Amino acid sequence: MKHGLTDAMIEQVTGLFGALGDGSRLRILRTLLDAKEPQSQGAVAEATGLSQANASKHLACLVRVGLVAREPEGNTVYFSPILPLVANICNLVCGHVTDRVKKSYRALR
Amino acid sequence: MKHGLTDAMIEQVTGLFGALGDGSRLRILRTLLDAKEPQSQGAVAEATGLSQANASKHLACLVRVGLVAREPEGNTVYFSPILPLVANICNLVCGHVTDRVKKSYRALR
DNA sequence: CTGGAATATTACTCTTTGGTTGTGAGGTAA
DNA sequence: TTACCTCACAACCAAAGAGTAATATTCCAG
Repeated sequence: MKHGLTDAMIEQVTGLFGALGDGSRLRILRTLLDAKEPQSQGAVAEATGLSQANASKHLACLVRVGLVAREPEGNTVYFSPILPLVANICNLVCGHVTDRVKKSYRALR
Repeated sequence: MKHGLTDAMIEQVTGLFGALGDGSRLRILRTLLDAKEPQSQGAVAEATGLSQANASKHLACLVRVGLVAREPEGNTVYFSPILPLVANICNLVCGHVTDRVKKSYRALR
C-alpha cells in the first residue's frame, strides 16, 4: 500500500496527530487504556490530576478526532479508547522512542 | 505487548506527535516519501511552497524527533524519511481516516 | 581572494491553544 | 419542588508556535 497522503487527508491527519501531541491528552489516553471499563469524566479528571473543565475539553478533542468513544448514561458520560487504533499507535511509537533512547545510550559509551 | 506508556516516555511521544501534527511538516514528509532519493532543503522548499527559513525550521524539527535523516554533502544538506516508521504511521493513520470518512458517508444515506 | 549559492539563526509578529474561573444545562434523588 | 451531581460552554490569560525578513555562516567556483 502506498502512503496515499492526499491533500484532502492532511487536514484530518494533522487533527489526529495534533490531538496526540499533548501530554495531558496522552495521559488521559493512558488511563483509559489501563482501565478495563469505560471511565466517567470525573474519574479521568481525578486520575490525571486535570481540572474538570480541562478534562472535558481534552476528552471532547479526543472524541472529535475519533480516538475515544463517548457514551452518555443517565447523568454521567463514559469514555473508552477506540481499539485497536490506539494500541497500534502506542506500540509503534513506544518502540521507536525506546529504540532512539537505546541508540543514544550506546552512543555515549 | 502492553502499551508501556511511562511518564518518562510521554515527553518524547508528544514531541513526535507534535511534529506530525502540522500540515507543513506533513507535506514535507510526503514530498520526501514521494521522492526516491534524498532531497536538498531547497528542493523541499520549492516542492512544498515554503520559504527557505521556514523549511529549514520544519526540517530541523523533523530531524530532532527522529522522523527524517540529515546528511550534509558539501554545501547542501540532503534529507530523507526514516523508513519504515514513517510508512507505518502513514498506513495506520490513513487507514483510520479513510475508515472514518467512509463511516460518516454511509451514515448520511 | 571574491562572488555567489545553500543553509542556519535571530528577532519579530500573529495566531493558536492549554489552562483557569465562572456559569449554565441536564439528570437524579430526597 | 429543592438540592445536588456531572458535564458542557463561555470568556479570559499566558505560553507556545508558525511564518516572515534580515542577517550570519559555510562551502564551492572562478
